[in-house]
Amino acid sequence: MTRERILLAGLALVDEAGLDAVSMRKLARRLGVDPMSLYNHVDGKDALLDGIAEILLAAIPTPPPEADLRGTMSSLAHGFRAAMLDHPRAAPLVLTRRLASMTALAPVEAVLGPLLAAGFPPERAVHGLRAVLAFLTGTLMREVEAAPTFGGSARRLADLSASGLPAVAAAAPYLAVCDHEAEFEFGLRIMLDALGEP
Amino acid sequence: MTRERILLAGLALVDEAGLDAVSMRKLARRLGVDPMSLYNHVDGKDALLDGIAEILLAAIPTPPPEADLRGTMSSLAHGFRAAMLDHPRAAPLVLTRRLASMTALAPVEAVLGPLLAAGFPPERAVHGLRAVLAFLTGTLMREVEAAPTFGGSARRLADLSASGLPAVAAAAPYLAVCDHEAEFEFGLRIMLDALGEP
DNA sequence: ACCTGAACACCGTTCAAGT
DNA sequence: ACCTGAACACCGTTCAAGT
Repeated sequence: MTRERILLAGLALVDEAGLDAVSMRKLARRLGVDPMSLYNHVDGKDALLDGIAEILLAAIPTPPPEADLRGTMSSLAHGFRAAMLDHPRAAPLVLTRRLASMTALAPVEAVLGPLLAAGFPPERAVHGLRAVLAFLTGTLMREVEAAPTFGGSARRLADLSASGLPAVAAAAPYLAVCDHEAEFEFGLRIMLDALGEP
Repeated sequence: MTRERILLAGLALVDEAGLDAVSMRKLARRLGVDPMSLYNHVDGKDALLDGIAEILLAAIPTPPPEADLRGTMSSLAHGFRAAMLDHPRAAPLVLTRRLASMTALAPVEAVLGPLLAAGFPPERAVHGLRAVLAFLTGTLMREVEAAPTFGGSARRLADLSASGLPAVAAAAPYLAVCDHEAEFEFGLRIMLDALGEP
């Protein structure tokens, strides 16, 4: 019984059964242990979920140091996306909770470092980081089925056409499908373009 | 006992006690009724939460018809934000669930209508809608304390300076505070600029 | 048609007892 | 130091019974 083993079993449980299905009791059952034993290594359910979120965050690779600024930013964004898509059912833990630990600060350092090194004033660097992060959070939440598509892939083409709303009906074929990858690249380009030069 | 009365009481409960505190039993207690009575008007807890989300969505005002395209888009975005900030603790219900009802489609119509009228091809209109929506979702989640700030307002300036991460420490004064309104306007301008002309 | 309450199968967590 | 299990105060929802 170690914290590590508990967190990994927790992640596996989320992957298999979804976030709603996670309970201390079920996790203990999976580990063949009394539910209360978990509390010796993890500070309650919330801390367990934070710990699982940190596993996802820690999987973001550091970009190659020889890349230029735009390449670095883009590779961090893609690494973030890949880490979330590796565990789509756990991703909302990262996208939805405020993590307090150092692990959560590492990606910030990875973004801010190159921006400052390139000559961005700290205030603008933080501003840019926040705008990009808002977009990433939003698209990934949608991609991972945790955010509204507002008439997105879940809905039937026929329903949209028959909605009685003229613009919705006219755009129905495009509302009914969503190429997440294309949406991601499209939005990321906008954000990185907007970042500009120092 | 009507569905309407139940949903409004549910929203009031969320406003006062937060999402985690909502339970069918507590809501029934607040209404002076047996928990099971609620099931005669609402299809279970999930439907209750969907219904509350729809109350927020319905509060977005229709933009004045004489506005130009950019004005219309901007006013819808601001209306969306205002509706969420009116009920910050309930906002994650809108930002985080996929609503299936017609109410959820009305805002889509409100955005798509002007875009198509201005001559945008449907595919590009949907593309633009999705990018803007991703950004809105992300910023509002953060604003409403449901999304990561990654070293944002929750964290102490001193912690950031002492983190041992050089870029984080250098930008600490800006990471420690977040002007949500300014971030919102900054990002919205980027997205609306990127939308371009038909 | 609507309300009721007992019952079922769950929760997270505290606490006292064990090794 | 770690594990255990009984206990407490909750959940959402089913179902049979009432009016």
